[in-house]
Amino acid sequence: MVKIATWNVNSIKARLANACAWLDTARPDIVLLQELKCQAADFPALEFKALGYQAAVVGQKSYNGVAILARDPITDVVERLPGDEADPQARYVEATIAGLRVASIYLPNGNPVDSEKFPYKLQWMARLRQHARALLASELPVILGGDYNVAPTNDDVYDPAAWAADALCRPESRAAFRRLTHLGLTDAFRAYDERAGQYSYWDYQAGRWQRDEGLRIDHLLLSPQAADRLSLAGIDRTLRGRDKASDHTPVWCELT
DNA sequence: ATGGTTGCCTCGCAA
Repeated sequence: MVKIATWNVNSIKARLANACAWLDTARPDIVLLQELKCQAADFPALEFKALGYQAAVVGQKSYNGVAILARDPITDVVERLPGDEADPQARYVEATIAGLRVASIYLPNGNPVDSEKFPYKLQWMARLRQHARALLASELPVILGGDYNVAPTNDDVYDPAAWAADALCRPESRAAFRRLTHLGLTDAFRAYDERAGQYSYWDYQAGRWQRDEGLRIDHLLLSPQAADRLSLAGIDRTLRGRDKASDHTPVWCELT
């Protein structure tokens, strides 16, 4: 049994105490982290090592940053998404752990949609799709997890009308997400829970958490060889209710 | 209500 979780921490340094407490109780084998907001040299690797985790880190000052934590050895690390060597943003890390090919993804937010940020998001999604094709061709069990910054359907949004024009919900973003999943990737959470209103992110502002007004934008996408082994999945809402919480909460799955 | 909050390490930007 392998438990894999993805969590946008919104600064790993600000979230270190919460993260360590969570690792101690949830005990995931593999953790995909996003929005570290620090350089790799400042990542608290020693604290995680003390809890039994190795780390592969792609950092960036102030913004972005992704990592993979794992109890088993991490090998064959890839530190950028193929398709644009000039892209300086730290949004992708991929590695092999216990025979699984795993990626931690921080997909661009894309707002405001009338800026260059929205076409960057869509281009990034096209690059991800092309790379996913290559990963699927390997026929390894592959897990592409992270903050996709896409709410796939209106069931994943507390107020679809209010969010219709947002980059997280725009038809172009949803179409690009479908083009990715239609390659043959399984949304691990949706394999176990078809209910509307199951969120992974709640804005800090306007009491969104207290009103349970959120979006489901953090996903674990599984290749067929990984999906064959899927035995459970869920969203751990408890982290969002803690003091000093991230605005995201962990999404997890278990493979046999 | 064009509001509100958090984190960066600056007096604005990103989410």
